[in-house]
Amino acid sequence: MRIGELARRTGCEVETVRYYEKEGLLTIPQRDGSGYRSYTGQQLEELQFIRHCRSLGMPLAEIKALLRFRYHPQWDCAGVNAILDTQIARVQEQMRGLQSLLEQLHLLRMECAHRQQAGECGIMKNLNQAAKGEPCLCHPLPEGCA
Amino acid sequence: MRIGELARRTGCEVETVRYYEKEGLLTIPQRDGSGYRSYTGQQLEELQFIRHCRSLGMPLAEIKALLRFRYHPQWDCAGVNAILDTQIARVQEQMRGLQSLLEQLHLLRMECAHRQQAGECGIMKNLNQAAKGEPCLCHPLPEGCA
DNA sequence: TAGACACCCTGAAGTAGCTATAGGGTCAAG
DNA sequence: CTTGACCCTATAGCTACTTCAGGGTGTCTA
Repeated sequence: MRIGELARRTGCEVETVRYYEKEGLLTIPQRDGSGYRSYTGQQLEELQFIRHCRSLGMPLAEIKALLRFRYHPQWDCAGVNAILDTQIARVQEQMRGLQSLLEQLHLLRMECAHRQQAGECGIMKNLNQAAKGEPCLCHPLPEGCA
Repeated sequence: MRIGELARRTGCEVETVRYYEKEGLLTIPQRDGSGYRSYTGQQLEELQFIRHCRSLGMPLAEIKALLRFRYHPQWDCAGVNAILDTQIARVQEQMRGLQSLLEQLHLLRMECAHRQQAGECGIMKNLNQAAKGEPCLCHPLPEGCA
């Protein structure tokens, strides 16, 4: 099959397929008489593997590593587990960051209840206070307010 | 003060300060006899305002908009609220995404309890199954498994 | 007075993972 | 013979920085 059909069947863009090839994730396809890429069912699976891992938020470098385990089923799977653990830790850390961000944003948002001049707006007042290094909602202690 | 001191006092890199200037966030500083940038207390506050907003996860474009409200305190603050609401919605959406990612990753991780060959590893089996379009942990229904 | 060192300058390239654009070739249908 | 869908390569753009190359400035010490 050609690149367009491959893209349709995996739900990813043609450019993305070529990008994965350039990055060494997809095995290089054969070319037909017109120089068009020609893909096999193997390569379709390979691309679906990649897309699936991407949907789990994994970076391309780690997907590349997982692909190597796919090609070498006799390898010890400890490396696979390590990649998963890393990914879980990464996602957990991102969530912690977003959680505290969200709390700060909510607090800040509540400082302004109705339309008024920006100079009187509790949100702007808080942001301007923080800019002066004074205590603010997000960083109540002066020394914590970078 | 020169750029190094400004950077130290705000806890950001010299290159980042120059970058903000190039992007039009920081007002252009005076230059001294040697062509070095010379900053005022006003500009220190401006930079701290920017860094504070960045610590709330806001993109530079929205910080730019907030800075305009800072310079125009008589403007209606509805725009400020809108920026906050957008940011809150963005963070909430990211968290939802990460939450479902985390659940999928945990399920997948539990498929492999002990060291073995990659070919027998429950994680790799699941990923390979997904690659074939078969039901997997993350996308139990075949048609949902892109 | 010479050298060392910290600091400053500009401009360009690199990071992740694509997406988009320019400028062209191939092929089947009407 | 033209239209349209598809394919090709190479390059630039996106965010928010960081890094690097190559060079100038300013002060302190030997």
